[in-house]
Amino acid sequence: MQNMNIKDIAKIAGVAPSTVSRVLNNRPDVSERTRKRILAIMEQYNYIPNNSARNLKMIESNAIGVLVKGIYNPFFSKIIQSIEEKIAEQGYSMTLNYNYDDSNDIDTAITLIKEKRLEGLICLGGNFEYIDEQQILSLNTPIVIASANIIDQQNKSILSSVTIDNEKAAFEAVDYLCNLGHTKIGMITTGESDRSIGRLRIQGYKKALQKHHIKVQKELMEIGEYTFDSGFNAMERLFDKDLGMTALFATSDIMAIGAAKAALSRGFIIPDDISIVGFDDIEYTRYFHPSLTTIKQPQVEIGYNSVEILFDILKKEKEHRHVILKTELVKRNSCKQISKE
Amino acid sequence: MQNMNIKDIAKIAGVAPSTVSRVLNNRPDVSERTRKRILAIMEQYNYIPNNSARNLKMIESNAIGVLVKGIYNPFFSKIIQSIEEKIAEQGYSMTLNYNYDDSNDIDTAITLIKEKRLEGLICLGGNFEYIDEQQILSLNTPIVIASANIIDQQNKSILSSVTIDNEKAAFEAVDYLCNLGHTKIGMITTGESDRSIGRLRIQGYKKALQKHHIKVQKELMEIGEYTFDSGFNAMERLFDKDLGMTALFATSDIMAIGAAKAALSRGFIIPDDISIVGFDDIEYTRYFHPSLTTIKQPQVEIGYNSVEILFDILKKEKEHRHVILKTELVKRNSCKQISKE
DNA sequence: CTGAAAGCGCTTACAG
DNA sequence: CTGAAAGCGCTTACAG
Repeated sequence: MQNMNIKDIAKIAGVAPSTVSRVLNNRPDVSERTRKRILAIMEQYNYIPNNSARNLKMIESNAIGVLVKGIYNPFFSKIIQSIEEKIAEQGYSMTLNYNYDDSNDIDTAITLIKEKRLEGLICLGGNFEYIDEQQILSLNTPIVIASANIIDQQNKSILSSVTIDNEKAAFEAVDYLCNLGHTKIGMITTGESDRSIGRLRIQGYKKALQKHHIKVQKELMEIGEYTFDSGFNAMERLFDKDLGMTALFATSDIMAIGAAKAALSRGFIIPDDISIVGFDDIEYTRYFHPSLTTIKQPQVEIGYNSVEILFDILKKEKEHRHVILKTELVKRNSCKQISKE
Repeated sequence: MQNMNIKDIAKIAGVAPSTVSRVLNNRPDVSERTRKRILAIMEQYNYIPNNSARNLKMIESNAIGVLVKGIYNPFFSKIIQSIEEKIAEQGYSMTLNYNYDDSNDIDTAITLIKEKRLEGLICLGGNFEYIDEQQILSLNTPIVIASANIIDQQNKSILSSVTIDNEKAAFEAVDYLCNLGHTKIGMITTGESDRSIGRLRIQGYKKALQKHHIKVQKELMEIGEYTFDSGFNAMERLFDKDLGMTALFATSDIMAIGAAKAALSRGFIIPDDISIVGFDDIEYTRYFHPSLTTIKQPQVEIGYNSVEILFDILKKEKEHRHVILKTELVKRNSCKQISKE
C-alpha cells in the first residue's frame, strides 16, 4: 500500500486511531496484547508516521535545533558530535541546519524555531551582535550562542552564550612567540565577518607585543577568511613585504595551514625559518607536518555546556547564563626559540 | 503576540485565511492591493508559516533530501554544495541529513522520505547492497545513490546511481607507481563497511601489480577506516613489518595523510624515501606538504549528475539510470621515480 | 479576485 | 484499557 496512515493501521488492527497513536508514543495505557498486535501490523506494512502531522499537533516537538554557520567546518564538527550525544541522553532529537555565509543569522534562527517548533536552539558561529530583543523574547524559546560574535553590552537575559576569552587566548599565543625571542610577528586574522571575535584577538596580539615592548606594525597584519587558500595568499603577501618576519599567528588553523604551506613552498623550514601558531586545534594540525602549535578551543566542552544551559533553562527554568571556557596553548613542532637580536 | 497563525493574519487584514495562504504561496490570483496589505501585516507581526502544517497539506513538498553517511566528511562537502546549487536552480529546497556510521542506510532513507514527504533523495555514501526492492518501489520516490556501495547484480530500474570506476581508478594509481619503478607497493584500504567499493579498489591494485609482473603480497595490505589516525596506524604497521616498501596507495586522502604523517614522523622524506598516492582529491591534499598525488573524484560532477538524474525522473518521467564518472590521476609532489632493481 | 468548507495525519483531553 | 471527537495550521478545489 502506497502510504499508510494511522487510520489504515487502526482499521487493519480493528482498533481506533487513538489506540494506534498510543502505541506510537509508547504510552503505558495500552494492553500488551493490543500493543503487540499493532506493532506487528506496523512492521508488516512498513508504517512510518508522518512527522509533519505529529509536529503540528504536539506542543512539544522534543527537538533541539543546531544552526551551524557555513557548511563544512572541521572545527564545528566535533562540537556538533558532542551536542548530539548530550541531546540524545535527554531523550530529545537534534535537527542540524546549516546557514550560509551571507544570510542573517538571527533571522534564520528565528525562522527555524518557528518553522520546526523547536524547543531550543544552539547556534554555532555566526553574528549575533545586532538583534531585536523583543523578537527573541516573544519566541519564548531558549537560544544558546556558541563560538559566535556577540556584543558585550547586550542584554544578558535574552540569550545564553558559550565562548572563550578570545583576547586572552590570542595574548597567550603571541606572548609565547615573544618569549621565544620573536619580535617580527605576523598576524593573519579574519575581517569584517567576524567583527567582535576578530577585534578581541587583535587586541590580544597587540597587548602581548606591548608587554614585550615591541611596536605594533600594521604591515605585519593581514586579513584572511576561513580557507586554506586565504591563509596561503595572506602569507604570500606578508613574505613579499620582506619585513624580516620570523613568526606568525593565524587566528584559525585552516589559515595557519595555508600559511604554513606558503612558507614550505618557498623552501622555508618550519620552525627553523619561521614559527607558526594557529587557533582552534582541529585534528588536521596534528597530521600536518610539522605538527602545528595552536590554541586549543575545548570543543567537547563547548558542546556539553551549550546543551547543559539549554536544558537548565528548559527543565529547571533557570535564567540565561554566559559561560567562558578556558583555552590552552598546545605546543607542537611549529615554533622555535630564536636568539634575541 | 506569541505565535501568529494564518487566521490571525487574516482577521487583522480583514480577509479570509485562504487569501492569506495565496499570498504566502505567491499565487497570481490576489489583487495587488490586498497582497501588499497582507504582506505588510505579516512583516509587522513577524509571521512565519508553520512548516509542518504546510507539509501536511501539500502533496508536493518541493523538497529533495540529501542523506550523507557519517558526519563531517570533507570529500562530501563539496558534492553537497554542488547539489544544493542545482536543486535551488529548480526552485526546490534541499534538506540535509546525516546518517550515523552504524545505522542501516536504506532504512534511514525510507524513513526520511516518508517523514518529510520528500520528492526525491540523494544518498551520499553508505551501503545499499541489500535492499528490499518492493519497499523502494512502493515509495514511488526516486532515489539516487552517489559514491556508495551498490551491488552490480542489483535491479537497475529501482534506483539510480552515480559512481566512478573504482577498479580502474585504483589500477591507474598503482600502475603509475609501478611505472615509476616501484615494486614494493603497500596499500591501505577500508574494510567491511565499504565492501563493494573496497573490493573493487583492491582488484585494481592487484591487476596493476599483475600487469607489471609483481607478486601480490598480502603483508603489504592493511585495513583502515576513514580517519587520519587509522591511516597513521596502518602505516606504522606496514613500516614495522620491514618489507622494503617504497610506495603506498591509500584509498582515501584522509588515510593517505595519516600515513604520510607516519612516514614523516619517522624521518622519512616523501617522495625520496617513500611515494604516496591518495584517493578523492580533497582540498587538504594540496595544502599538505609535500602536496599529495591522488586520484581525483569529480566532486562537482557527482553532485550535478545526481540532481540531473533526479529531476529527469521527477519531471520528464524518465527511467532510472546509472552514470559512471571519470576519475583522474592528479600528479603532485608525493611520488618519485626510483631505479628498478 | 475572494471566501467557506473540507481535509492532510496525527494527538489529546474527555468519556466510559 | 479503549473510542469518538475536536483541532493543530495550513492548502485546495469549488463557488461565486
